[in-house]
Order: sequence, then C-alpha cells, then structure tokens
Amino acid sequence: MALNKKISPAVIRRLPRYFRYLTDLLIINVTRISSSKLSEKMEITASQIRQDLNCFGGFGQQGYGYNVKFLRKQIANILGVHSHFKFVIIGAGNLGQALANYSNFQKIGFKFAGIFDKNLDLVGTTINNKKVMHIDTIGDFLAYNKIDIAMICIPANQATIVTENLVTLGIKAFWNFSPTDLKLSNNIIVENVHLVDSLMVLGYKLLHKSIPVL
Amino acid sequence: MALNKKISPAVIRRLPRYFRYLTDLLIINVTRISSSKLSEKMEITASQIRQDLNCFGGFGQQGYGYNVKFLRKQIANILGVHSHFKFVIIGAGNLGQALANYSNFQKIGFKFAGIFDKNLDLVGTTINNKKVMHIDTIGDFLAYNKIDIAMICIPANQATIVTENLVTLGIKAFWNFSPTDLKLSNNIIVENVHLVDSLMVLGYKLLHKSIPVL
DNA sequence: TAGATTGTTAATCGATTAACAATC
DNA sequence: TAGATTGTTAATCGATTAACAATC
Repeated sequence: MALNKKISPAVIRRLPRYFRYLTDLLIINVTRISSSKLSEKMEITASQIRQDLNCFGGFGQQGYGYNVKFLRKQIANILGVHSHFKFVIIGAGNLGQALANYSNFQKIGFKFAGIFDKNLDLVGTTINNKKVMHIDTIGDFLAYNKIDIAMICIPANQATIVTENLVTLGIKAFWNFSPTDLKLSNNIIVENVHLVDSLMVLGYKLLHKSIPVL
Repeated sequence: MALNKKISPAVIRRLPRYFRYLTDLLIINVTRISSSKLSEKMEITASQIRQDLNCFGGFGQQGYGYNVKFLRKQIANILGVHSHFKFVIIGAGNLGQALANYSNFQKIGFKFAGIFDKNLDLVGTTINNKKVMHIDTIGDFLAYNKIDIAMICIPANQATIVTENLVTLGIKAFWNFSPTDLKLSNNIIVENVHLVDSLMVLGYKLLHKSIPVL
C-alpha cells in the first residue's frame, strides 16, 4: 500500500467516518449507494465524497454508484483495519484500564499486548486478562514482542521522559492521552487525544451558544 | 461574553492549546512572551498566533509582547474555564468510570454531578464518591439539578434513543464518546470524541509511514 | 528617540463546492 | 439507447502566511 499522491490530512481524518457509515449500511443489507444518497446521510456534499474517494482510486461506477461492501473493504485496507497492529498501554490508571477493556479496538483488529505502570499497588493486578507489568521491565518486553503502538495514559509531567525512552526501545507510534504535546523526532508517529482540549471547546460552545460553531 | 464577529472553528480548536502553553509558562514564572517566542515553542507561525488572538481583542502591546498571566486569563474567560459547568455521565462502564475519576476536568472547573447506568450490577456502586443511579431515574434528577453537559459513554446502538430523551429533559450539550454521530436538533451542542476514528488515523499513519501526515 | 513587536491588511495556499464531460 | 452517476477540472471559499504601518 504505497501512496504516490500526497493525501491531505483533512481527507484522512474523514476516512474513519466513511468506514463507519459504510459498515452501518452493510449491516442493514444495502448493497449500493450513490454519492448523493450518502451525502444526505453524512451531511457532507456529494462532491466532497467523490473527491475524497478519488484520492485513492475510482471505486465507483458511472450510473450505478458505489458497491457498499467493496468500498468498505477498500477503505478498510487504506486505513489498515485488520492489520493486527499490536499495542501496549503505558499507565494502568482509570484511563489505561478503560482502554485495555475497550472492545471496539479489538473489533478493528488492534491487539492488546500488555499494560505497564510504576505504581506497585497496580503491578501484578489483572486487567483484561493481562497482568500489569512494572514499567522498568518494558525494555525486556519490547525486546521479545514486536509492538507497533504505545498508548500513553500517564500524567503530563512524566509523558516526555517515558516516551523518549520508548523511542530508544523502538516504539514508532504513540497514541497520546497525556495533556501535553510530545516532541519526538519527526519519523515518530503521534496521534493525540486531548480530552481536556475537547471539553474546553464544548465549554466554549456552551458559553457562546448564540453563535453556532462546528 | 457575547461575540459579535464570527470566529472560525479552526481558531476555537486552537484556544485550549494556547491555554495549555500559557499555563506552562506561568508555572515556570515567565511574565511576558512575544508571538515569535511562543511560535517557536508551539511550532505554529507567529502570524497565526497574532491573528488568532486578535479575533477576541488586542491582548498584546507593541514592543513588549503579551503578558502571560493576563493573556491566560483572557483565554480562560473566552473558553469558560472555571464557569463551573456541571456534568452527568451516562454509562458507568470502564470509560464512564474513567471520566468520573479524571481529575483534570475538575481542575478547569467542570463539576461531576452524577453517573447513570441501566445495568443493575453497577447501580448503587460508588464511583468518585457518587452512587451510580439507575438511568430511569434521571428525569427526577435533572428536575432538581441544573446540569449543563451529559457525557455519553454507552454503546452506539443506545446512544440515539438515550440522547433524544435527554434532550426532552432539557440537556443542551453532549460530550459524545459513542462511535456514532448524534443527530439532534441543531440548537443542541455536540462535541464528539471518536476514539476509534482517532486510532484508525494512527493506523493509517503507520501503514503509510513514508508519507508524513499531520 | 530607537528598537521591538503588535495589530491588521494583502497575498498565498489549501480545501470545498460546482459543473459537466465521460461512461456505465 | 436514455438515464444516472461517476471522475475530474474549474471556481469559490476559507484559512494561513507574509508584510508592514502603527505604536508602545
């Protein structure tokens, strides 16, 4: 899956949403859909749908539309759904535990491989069938297990040092829940989920209710 | 806080990040900062910083820059930080529990007011000093408590019906963690955190590593 | 006053929407 | 074949960056 053309970030961030709608359509046994019908459902323009999809290939057929099953499969491939990426969770607090137990990740083929903490009260306890390991043992663990992603669920002040160490141990991608921007070398992939930022935007919308905000 | 000018969504979504950096500066006792110095730290252009801030007012001073404490306060006001918004959590599963215990929300003045579930095994248990209430009792609860926000942590197939009911009970804003797009009347505020979407974007970046993606 | 840095206008860049020829 | 709908080019819109006069 080598992409020649440069794909805009805006397009990439819409792909999971297409995948979601196509999955829903498949479940209710819809076999084909036109960009204009999908546009009504998703509340984006048909033009945008066709532009987005055509970044990756001509998945439709004039006069027919798109085959739901086929298109969904194509987008799944583009996104790496069922690529069986393996992840570890760093931090076994409330959030780390929640992610370890969150079944929707396994549904799209991401594999929970281990969870680590430095708190001795947590080390040794079992979360989703895995014993919490001490963070100091992660070097050994990573030497014997090919891990793609580290999910960062520790306080902001520890995130920098811990992630820098994980980079030296070979981790190439981070899903970061710590409320800080990781500054790692730029061949390292970082995807942020800044919960507080999101909640603040909600606060903004509440406060300035009269003005509609996307 | 009535805004006359229309503020672009892109600007609004950057505000929490400004707030975060200004808070960090304040902690290390920096009293003033220029847009160009902040630009280096945040890795965005100085031009963008000045444009963004000037949507809300002239917070700086020529030849001096911005007073960190003052600017942070202004942004806090714009975002509604410490407006003491009250929230309930719908769904006391792993994610709901994690949010109930997440202290960073309280830090910015959001108040945890109650948590609800339909699972009788969870109802009555205590999470962050609150007993989980049965979802069927939420009408009574909302009649006696002024609640601003409902955090939605239930499966996608239940999210629509539950949120529609909450709208009739007067809830005006939703922080939605269910992997579905809530279609509510458009005076209702919805802020989505689509975890699976975010993880899929990470998967995309991993799969297409050679091409850098924002 | 001179230097620094903002606030703001103008220019550029990128993303969305419109339009329509190609084609199933 | 005629109707439908894509793929794609062109036009528009919005967001970012550059430039500089205003001013502290």
